[in-house]
Amino acid sequence: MSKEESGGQTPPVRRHDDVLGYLLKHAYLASEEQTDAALAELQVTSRELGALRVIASGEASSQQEVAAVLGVDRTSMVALLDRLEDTGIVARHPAPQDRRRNLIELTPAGRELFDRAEQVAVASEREFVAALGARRASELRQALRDVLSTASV
Amino acid sequence: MSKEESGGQTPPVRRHDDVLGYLLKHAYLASEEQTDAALAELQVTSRELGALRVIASGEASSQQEVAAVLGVDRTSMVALLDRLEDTGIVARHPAPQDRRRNLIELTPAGRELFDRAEQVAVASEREFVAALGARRASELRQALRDVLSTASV
DNA sequence: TATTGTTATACTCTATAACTATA
DNA sequence: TATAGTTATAGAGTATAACAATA
Repeated sequence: MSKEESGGQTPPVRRHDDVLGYLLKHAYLASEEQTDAALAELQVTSRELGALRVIASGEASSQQEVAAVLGVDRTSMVALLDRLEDTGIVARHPAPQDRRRNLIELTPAGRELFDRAEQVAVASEREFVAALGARRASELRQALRDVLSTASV
Repeated sequence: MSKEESGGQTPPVRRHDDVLGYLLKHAYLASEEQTDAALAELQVTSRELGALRVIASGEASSQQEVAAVLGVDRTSMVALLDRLEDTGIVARHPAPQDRRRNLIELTPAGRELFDRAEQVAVASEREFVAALGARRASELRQALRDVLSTASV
């Protein structure tokens, strides 16, 4: 006996904005759009800032490590770093112990740009979650971290 | 006087996974990947299911309304609905009062597919947020809704 | 004139495969 | 043989512009 035949108790169809995937996708898109708009005056994208952050924090030193930390393919890193190198924001140096690897460093100008861009990004994020207040914003971040640490196993 | 000259108190660089944009992007990607894997046996994608849901819920009736509710361009809707129509999941009919508009309906087979796919998607979501427990999962959803309702103004 | 759906086209992000230089 | 970076290429997903049918 189908659900429809068992007394007309078909559950109502979920609305699109009750779906977690929808909420995550559009929160991501809105967040990136807002941050990119704020970063535009510095002529850097949130994608580029993500790579700069991984380099500045010491989480990665070679191209491939940057790509791995950010979860993208190493081939996607080439064009991104090409532009950052052409504009004098990063420098590539062959690693002394293994000349296949490119060590990526922020130039002094790149470090200045990063510091300013990161301030802009932090302010943009804070504005993005302003409706939540500090505690719920922190809980949101932690929930996403928890979900990711189990999903990415 | 720059921050570096004021006593060496440069704030530590944020780690990449403390950045809300990173967390949202990768939570979105992981969620979609998991749902798409679960839906593969039904030969429907989470993107298609999103359109079917908007049609099934009555939130939209024409192609352009479906696109607007989902926040994509109307031109992106054409190929997606082409496939769903070719496989007998939806039907397009010109609206009697305005023959420019295409009313989109689920076929009986489409409605069956939608009901099964939605069950699969709900189960996939539940698994995705299993680490949070019911209350934090609900709070996550609400936080994303709150953030989106202020961001999309 | 304006709007719906459509097509053609292009751009971004991503990934796969093959190449090079090094190990 | 294997690995880091690179190049060429292709596939999604998205958007803009122009067109046909209809209002």
